[in-house]
Amino acid sequence: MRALTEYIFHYLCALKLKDPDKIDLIYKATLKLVKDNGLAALNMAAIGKEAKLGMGTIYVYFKSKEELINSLFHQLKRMNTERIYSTVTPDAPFRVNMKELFDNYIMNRVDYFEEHFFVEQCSNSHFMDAESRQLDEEAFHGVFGLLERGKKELLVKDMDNAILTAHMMGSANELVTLCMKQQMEITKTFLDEAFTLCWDSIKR
Amino acid sequence: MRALTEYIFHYLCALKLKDPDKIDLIYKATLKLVKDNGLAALNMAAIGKEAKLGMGTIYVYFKSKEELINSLFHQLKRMNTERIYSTVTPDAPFRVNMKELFDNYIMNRVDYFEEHFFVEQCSNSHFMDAESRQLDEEAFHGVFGLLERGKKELLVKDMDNAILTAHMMGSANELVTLCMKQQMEITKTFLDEAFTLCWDSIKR
Amino acid sequence: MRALTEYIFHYLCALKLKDPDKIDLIYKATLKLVKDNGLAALNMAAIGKEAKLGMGTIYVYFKSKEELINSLFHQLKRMNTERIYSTVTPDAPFRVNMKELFDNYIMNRVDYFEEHFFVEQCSNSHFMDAESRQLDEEAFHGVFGLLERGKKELLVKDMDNAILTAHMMGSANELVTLCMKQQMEITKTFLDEAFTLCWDSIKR
Amino acid sequence: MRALTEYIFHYLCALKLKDPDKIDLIYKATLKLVKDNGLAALNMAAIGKEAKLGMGTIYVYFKSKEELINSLFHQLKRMNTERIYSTVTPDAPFRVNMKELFDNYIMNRVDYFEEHFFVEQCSNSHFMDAESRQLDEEAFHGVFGLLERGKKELLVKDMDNAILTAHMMGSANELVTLCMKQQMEITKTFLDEAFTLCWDSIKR
DNA sequence: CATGAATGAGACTTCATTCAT
DNA sequence: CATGAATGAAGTCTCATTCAT
Repeated sequence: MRALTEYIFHYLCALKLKDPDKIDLIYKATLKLVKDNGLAALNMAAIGKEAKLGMGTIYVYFKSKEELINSLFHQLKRMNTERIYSTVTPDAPFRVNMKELFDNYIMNRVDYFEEHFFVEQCSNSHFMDAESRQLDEEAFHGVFGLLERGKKELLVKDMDNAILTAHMMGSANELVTLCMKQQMEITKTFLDEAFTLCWDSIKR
Repeated sequence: MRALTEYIFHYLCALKLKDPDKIDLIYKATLKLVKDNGLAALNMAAIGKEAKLGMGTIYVYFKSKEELINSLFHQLKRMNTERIYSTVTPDAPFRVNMKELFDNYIMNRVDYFEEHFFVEQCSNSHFMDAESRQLDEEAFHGVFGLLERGKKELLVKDMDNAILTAHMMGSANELVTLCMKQQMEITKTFLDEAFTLCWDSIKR
Repeated sequence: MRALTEYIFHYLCALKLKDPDKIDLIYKATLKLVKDNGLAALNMAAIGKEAKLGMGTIYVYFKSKEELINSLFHQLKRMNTERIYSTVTPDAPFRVNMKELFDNYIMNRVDYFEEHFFVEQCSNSHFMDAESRQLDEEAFHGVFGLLERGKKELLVKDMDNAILTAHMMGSANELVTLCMKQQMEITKTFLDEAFTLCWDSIKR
Repeated sequence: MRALTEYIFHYLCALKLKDPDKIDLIYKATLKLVKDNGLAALNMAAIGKEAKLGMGTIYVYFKSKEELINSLFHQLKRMNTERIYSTVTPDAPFRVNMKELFDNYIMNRVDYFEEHFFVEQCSNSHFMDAESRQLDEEAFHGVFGLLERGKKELLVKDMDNAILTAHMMGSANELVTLCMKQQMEITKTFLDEAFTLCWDSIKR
């Protein structure tokens, strides 16, 4: 029924709408290609081929290669932050929250490896526009509030939030890199050990 | 006439062999250009101009752009490892050695920012040849021995060295990135705080 | 379902045939765009947008971009000739006719600047088809008859009509260009002076 | 001997100079292609092929297609003005100078048809940069001085120089166009008749 | 050995035209 | 008939590499 209505609607309005799925196809193709060959080897013809679209079609949805890259970059940053904080239990004890966040952060980097690889390749690349360059690691800032609570509960060292956060995130990032290189699976033990290291460092 | 001119030429140029200084000029120019514009924007004409050499001269010393980049990459990796371990006091107590190493590592990333930036841009780029890709983080491995000693002295947690090292190096890297972004100067206090975090995490 | 929707569609659209107004909309849009950006920058998408029509609609009325341009070119040439000769007083004395024609010609180029600009941009362009290339300046030929009369009345030099006409029209064209460049208004004095020059040259 | 010296010089200085002849080759190729196919059909690959140069070579001498076109445009305007005034007899009587100038102007348009065709195709095209657009018809202005003298000698009507000049040049341009279309040869008679028309119009 | 002009493959982008709706 | 998303050929331009000098 839906289809019929749309059919009639299109005839009457002679409308042909941009297909939002195409954007996703283009994004997917871009991520795969960057994962396989790196950002510097990315080219529009390959994206078209990979997405099974004409090369020109990409330009219906994006003004330029640069815009496509920046647009995807923004989208990934946004979704990343959402995912990390989405499953944190409200009102749980501080250490429980911290552990949830830490596990989320790590699993997120593993499960969305392609996406993080793209983001890293883009950072500092000449493709980044002014806005993208300023896109602070929001995920970074989100943890500040939690740390403040930890300090109030006398659980966390009285150090600058930026330093505490950088320490933990740097640790988490490098640990994930290690796992990926060695094609290690992320076990509960690994997550617990990694968190122990972080907890022991920040705890008062 | 051809013979004559070649004769004159060879006479004048006699004994002037490949000039090792030129390689340095080329390396320096490359590092500066990548720092300023990113690896993807690097091109041979610009390197020649920056190094005040003809573009063709670069091909006397390097077979191709790829070889130049990989060659510089190797050299930086080698020198980096050397620098980090060079000033560590032999036979000092474990914690003293650890602190020295940690401080060296951080200061090294700050003082040789251009070099590290280049290395990061290269990693995962399509320029890296097979050998470069395998170039393990030697600096990474060097700390393993020290950690073993720490474990024997019952000072360090009984965890996998790779995990302990990744934790500390990831932390250090991210902390340096934080400083560079905020154009913060590296104070003694900062180094001490950063080390405290690491020490508390690995100590038994 | 296809059949159903087509049935509905045809019912609703019944009797709605090609709309001649649309052709005018397309012509208007084309003239404006060429005036603003030049013929070489003209594109079908822009015409559709300017005419507030879908790009595909243009292809209902014109087989191709080339046909559109040639069609408009022909139409403008035809209307131009009509306008110039439309208001010439029959049976007036020769010099009166000549003056009327001259004034008409000049005012026509000024009032229909957009149209003449388009014609000039098209002439010699690769868009012109064989027929358009041959479209002789009819306005040019129309004056031949009048000059013949002038010669019979012993008012006009005994020169080739083509030369006399080219002289006058070239003069008129360049004078209008001068006015447009300097955004000069066309005064009666200007028209009289311009005609004086032409008259003095052709008069016996 | 010259060649030998240059040979040695090149060896010693390792210099390879841009070849000024290449610019001429590129200009020539451009003029031919525009004459044959019009400005809008001009493309860089064709220029390279016509000039028997690699397409990239054009970009050694010109930053872009636009720069090439504007550069050639300027050069043609400059050379055109030079040619027109170069052969005018100093201190000849006014009418003699006028005739010389007129004949030069016409013959110049005929002999350098390709060049004038290019200039006309460029005028009002979207290729013209700000400077080119302002490039007033210098040839136009040059005649002003002569007309002033004519007025002082009471030979020329007391009209605005711009109007008098536009009248004559417009006439000359259109007459040449007429000849070219009809593949008429420019005879002395033709030049004399054409000048008679102009002289009669401007003379007091 | 040193140079940089010359080259053309390959990248990005535009746009006339088609076609499903 | 009306629409505009989709397409890919063709255009502009870049740049790693070569080679005559």
